Amino acid sequence: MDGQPRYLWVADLLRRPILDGELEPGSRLPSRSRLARTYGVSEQVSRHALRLLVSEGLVEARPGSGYYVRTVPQIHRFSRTDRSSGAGVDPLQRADLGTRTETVCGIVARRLELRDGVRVFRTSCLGMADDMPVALHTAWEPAALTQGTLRTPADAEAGTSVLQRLGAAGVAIDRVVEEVGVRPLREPESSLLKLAPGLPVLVVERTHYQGRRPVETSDLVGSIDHCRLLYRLSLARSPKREGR
Amino acid sequence: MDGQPRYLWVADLLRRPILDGELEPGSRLPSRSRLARTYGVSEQVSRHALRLLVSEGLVEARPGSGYYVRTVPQIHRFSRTDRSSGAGVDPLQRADLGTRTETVCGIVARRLELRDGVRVFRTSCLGMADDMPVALHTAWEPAALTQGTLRTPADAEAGTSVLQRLGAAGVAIDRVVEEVGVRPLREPESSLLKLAPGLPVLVVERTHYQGRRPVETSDLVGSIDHCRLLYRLSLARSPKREGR
DNA sequence: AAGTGGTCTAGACCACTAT
DNA sequence: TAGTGGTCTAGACCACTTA
Repeated sequence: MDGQPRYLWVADLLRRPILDGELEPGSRLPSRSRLARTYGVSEQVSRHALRLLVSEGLVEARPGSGYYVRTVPQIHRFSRTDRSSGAGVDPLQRADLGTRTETVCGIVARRLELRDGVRVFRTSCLGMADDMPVALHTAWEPAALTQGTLRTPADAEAGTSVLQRLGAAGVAIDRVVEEVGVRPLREPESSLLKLAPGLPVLVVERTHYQGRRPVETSDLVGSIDHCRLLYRLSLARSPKREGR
Repeated sequence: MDGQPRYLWVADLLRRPILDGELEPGSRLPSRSRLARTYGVSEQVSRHALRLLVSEGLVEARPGSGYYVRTVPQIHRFSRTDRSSGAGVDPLQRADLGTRTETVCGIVARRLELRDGVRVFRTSCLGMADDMPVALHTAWEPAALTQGTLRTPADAEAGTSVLQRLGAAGVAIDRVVEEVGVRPLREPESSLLKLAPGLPVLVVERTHYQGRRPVETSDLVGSIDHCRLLYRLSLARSPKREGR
């Protein structure tokens, strides 16, 4: 119990039975004052230990009630390799946030290989599960592609995939590139997802290409507790050739 | 400055100039006692604010010296769709951790569709950049596949891919499934990666199949600050059929 | 009404860095 | 040697949940 900070020692003592399943999900942990008395530390130390467990996702704090072992959250798997149906939040219920026309800014402009200031459609939707937001999908495409047709994101029937929609407008998408990473949640997203800004979230930056030309790009932002990405890759023919 | 906790208020005041680039990466922030005096809060409040920024990855604490705006970390992109070369940490320098024989446990057994207790080879390696560990790759395969041949993970020349190696042993891999997620770093991994246990890390669980039979499965664990995953998907033929 | 988590104050010591 | 971050103590008030 020495050399190591006391709050880590207390956290370890609590973490063990949680990971081993001795403390069932949903059960209450000792309160921070109780812990302090039990282990002979100050209340700040027990508080520090409990907040550490919260930040690790093992424990949930319910103000006024106590600390509880977290129930294993419902995991949603997003299959990234079937392009059969709807928008980017596929297995979930979709809550459309509409389409706006805007002039494209730095990063998105680069992904679409457009000059700054070109007009694009921005379309967003939330993926919902049990009436709770789980993932946010935001897509950008050059307005010039479909403007004036009935194939704009705003005109298309709900549930139409980009491939179908742009295909009908004469744009044959044949290549998709996805980049997956984790970053802190930013502000417009955090209020939509009802998560704290700064919380790490899983991000998929996807770009659709017709040959070398990018024709649509999107961000999928999802809670790391609830979201998994699934890729089914076929190696049917020869081993893939070198890319980069 | 009201309604909101003061530490969030202080954190916001610091976050703004960092994100806007007014505070250059590497520059020092005011110390916690200086901040406390400046904004008329207690030292615990300024400390809370600074630790929040640290947890968001914007700021780095150097004990005895101060808080510094973090230098943008080197990002490493792992291309998950070329299977051309070596082990699972491809663009990086590989540090082999060897191959062990072990009896398979719960989760890995399920992924390989084996009964508990079947013998498997476990092979690990670290991906290094600038002599710092960035990602950890651990692979499991049934020992029965290659035992007695010169195609075991231990016998193969370094830099041989699973596809090549098992292919030479008569196991033709034709399908790969990857599941991407984020979870807290656990103990054996954290000391190898020299990261704190509990820190969120990007995880790719990959399974190689010959037809319906899983023949190899692996975990790629990487720091969320340094790792991105790249998927290049070709839609050359008809839209992919429905899976799952 | 009692207990709880979230926040806050005003101090303190240690190991470390910078000078 | 002074300053810094990490840790720690011993209190406190508030809004909330629980009974």
